[in-house]
Order: sequence, then C-alpha cells, then structure tokens
Amino acid sequence: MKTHSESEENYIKALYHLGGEGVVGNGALAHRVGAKGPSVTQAVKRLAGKDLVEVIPYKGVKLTQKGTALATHILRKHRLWETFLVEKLGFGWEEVHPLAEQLEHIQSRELVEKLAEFLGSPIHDPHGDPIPQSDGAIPPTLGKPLQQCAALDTVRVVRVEDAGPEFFNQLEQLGIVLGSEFTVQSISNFDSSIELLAKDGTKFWLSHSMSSNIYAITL
Amino acid sequence: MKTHSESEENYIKALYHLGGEGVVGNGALAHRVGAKGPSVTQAVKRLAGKDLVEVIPYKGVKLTQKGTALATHILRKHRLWETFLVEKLGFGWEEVHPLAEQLEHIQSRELVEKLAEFLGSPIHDPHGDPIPQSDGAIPPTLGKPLQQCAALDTVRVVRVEDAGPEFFNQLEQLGIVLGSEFTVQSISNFDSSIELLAKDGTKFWLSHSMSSNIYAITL
DNA sequence: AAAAAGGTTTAGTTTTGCCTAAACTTTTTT
DNA sequence: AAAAAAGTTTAGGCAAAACTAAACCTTTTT
Repeated sequence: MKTHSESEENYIKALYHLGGEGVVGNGALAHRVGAKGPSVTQAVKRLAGKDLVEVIPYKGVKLTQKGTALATHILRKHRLWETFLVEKLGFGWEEVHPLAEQLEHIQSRELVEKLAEFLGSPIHDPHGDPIPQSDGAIPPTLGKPLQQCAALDTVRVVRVEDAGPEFFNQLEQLGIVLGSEFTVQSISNFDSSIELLAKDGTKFWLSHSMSSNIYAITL
Repeated sequence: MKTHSESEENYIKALYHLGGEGVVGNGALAHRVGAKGPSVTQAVKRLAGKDLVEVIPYKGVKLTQKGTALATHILRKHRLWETFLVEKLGFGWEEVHPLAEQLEHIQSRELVEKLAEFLGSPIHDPHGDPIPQSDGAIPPTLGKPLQQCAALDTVRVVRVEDAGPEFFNQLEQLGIVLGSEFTVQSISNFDSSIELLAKDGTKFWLSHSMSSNIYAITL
C-alpha cells in the first residue's frame, strides 16, 4: 500500500467529485482544487505515473479503478470523521468540513475501521450523505429536494446540501435537523417557495433556495 | 495565530524532547528528526526567522518562549490523541505512537479542547506521561523507576517508557498495566534484576532493562 | 475557411525541505 | 602547541508543488 501526498489526494477527491469515473477538463479541475492550469497539468502527470488517472492530452483526465478506489476511501474517512466530530465532540454541522479535510489525510486503515466501529458503523454522515463502506460500496443517497415534494405530503428530512454557513444558520434558526418531520402545506406558483407545517403546529415558509438544498423522503 | 509545516513542528518537538529550553547541538537534532546536518542547519534558520528558536552558530539551537509554547501544545495534542486511541478506539499502547504523530499536526484549537473535554480532561496519557494543559502548565511526572524501589516496598505502576514493541509485548505477557500493584520481594546484587509479588500471589523476576522502564509510586 | 476566443501545455521561476561533497570551526588527542 | 578527529556550515543539486508568461491546440464565431 503506497502513500500519497495531501496534494495528490486532493486532486483525486476533486476528480471524483466532478466527474466520478468520467473525463474532467483541466480548467474545471483547476478551479476545484484552487490552482492554475499549469499546476494541474503537472499534477495529473504525477498521478498518471502512479496509475491513479489516465490523461488524454488537451481533453482531460479520468480516474482509473485504482484512483476511484482511493477516492471513495478518502470520502469514507472524511465522512466518518465528520460523524465523530458532530456525534462525539459536539461540533455543529457547519463547522466540521474544514476539520474533516485535515483528518481525512491520516493514513491508517486500522484507524479508519476502529473509528467506524466506535461510531456504530454508520452509513450516513451528519449531513445525511452516504459513507462509503470498507469494501468501497456506497450506500444509497437518500431523499429528494423538499422543493420537489407535493402539497400535503408528509415528509422527513434526511439530508442537507452543504450550502455554506448562512444556510446552516437559517436551518438552525428554523429548528430543522435530520429527522425533522413536516407536512407540506402549499407551494407557491410565483416563486416556488414552500409552506411547511411542523409537528408542533407551527407553520412557516421556505424560499426556493432553502428548500432545494434540503432533501426528504415521503412517509 | 500562524500555522507551521509538519516538518517545522517536528523540529520543535525534537528540540523540546532533547533539551527542553536548553541548547541542543546540530548533530543530536539531526539524529532525532532523521535528517542530515545541512538539512538541520537550513531548517533551524527558517525556525529562527519565525522566532521559534535562537541559533548560536557552531554551538547549537534553543527554543524561544514562543517555541516552547508551541512544543507543549503539540505534546498536548499528541497525548490527547493517544488517550483517545487507547480509551475510545481500543488500540494497544504500543500501536498508538505513530498514529498520534500524524494526528498531532491537525490544526484547530477548538478541536483540541473539545477532544480533551470528551476524554474527561485527563492529565496523564495511557503511558502515564503528563498531558500539558491548555494554559501550557505541565502536570507532575509520576513515579520513579521500579529499579530504584527498595525491597518490601508496596508499589503501583503509574508510567512506562516507550521502549519499543518488544518491551510492550513483554509487559502484556506479564499482565502489567498502569495501576498494577506489587510488593518488591528482592533485588539481585548480581544483575540488578528485581523480584515482584503480585496481588494474586504470583511471583516473577524482571530484568534490569525491564524494570528501569517501568515507573511506580510507593504506597 | 479564416480569424478570434478559449482552454491546455511548455518553459522558466519560486519555496520548502531534503541530499552529498567540500570547506570551515571546535574539540580532542598526542 | 600542533595534528587529528569530530562536528557544523556553505555550496550546489534535486523533487514536489505552486506560480506567470508564452506557445500551442481546439472550438467557436464570422
């Protein structure tokens, strides 16, 4: 088992995020990792030398199977650490991402597996995103945007997109957490905002941009 | 608060370990960090530029107050992570050091403090070493080498030196853990080996090299 | 189809952090 | 006190990873 630099792992992660196993252009990758074009060209050459990616000159890059396996392993670590930070240490959802970005680079299969066990082998992280399993399998991504639910549906929030601190702030203000249940009262034809009825009888409106980042299942 | 590279932090740690706030020679430092002389000369110049050390050419280097503060903070993180790995994840004492060496470089004051709280604000790590507190204060180092105890003393093991995997192996074999209590039966005048009587009535001999790495308090 | 625009790669530079070989101090030995 | 040994620093390289500027393909526009 070889070890990879943090920079390399960040490129792999970005590639997985942007294109899965498909081809990703130099520019998009550069934007994602926060580097300029030439740095990316150089970096992907190094990665190609380690059989993590395949380069098609002037067209883009794509992950090899080896690269994909590494990507999902990093994602596994990231989401397990996020779970730890929230469930055990008491961090809020909005704070954990940058910390998990550091922790995900810790190299030790044993640590990852012991951590997973300690957390009760979770399959979803605190945002509701699926945690890749040790064999690389990825649990289903739950829910559809609240925005797409129909009036009178009774729904449970199962996932939220990371749409920045202000978004999380608003969620907190409204008391929306994973597991919250609502009945959809109505949906505006004008601006697509949505009216929800909570269990305690309170009603409130959610803007389109809020509701499109909140995912729910119909009960 | 500035951030430092892992390499820099390793030099700071090594300096603290070797000399505390005293002067450490280039050679000793090189040996400790696993680098060669010239790399060290260069590295300490960088550190001097950040006011973490003071260089006396051809004589050595010493930590500034700022450097010492950083060193104890890193040590705090290292020992808190070791505690976490042993107490919460179920690792053995002998396995945790290399993992903690990775974890100690994670940058986040908040994480450190939340971790400490989660662990119950411990003041000693699983080896019995003191954990520097958030204000930099260092709890007392407990015990004296078993080797120095007198015959008929009743003692409790409170700390062990990290003397490599074989040493820990042997401890495990003998069932010695922190908190174990013994009565010293006799000490050989020939090879300084020591005979112990455990609570359960079993007696056994410890070699000088074993007993000099085990620290105990007299009850 | 030629020209302009956009994206990608090459070329050359920078910083960190390591190396070896050679020069220079300091300490120890004779 | 001079010579030998030991330790430290300078000099010059190398690799990773980023950058800017310039050259080079592709794609889009006219």
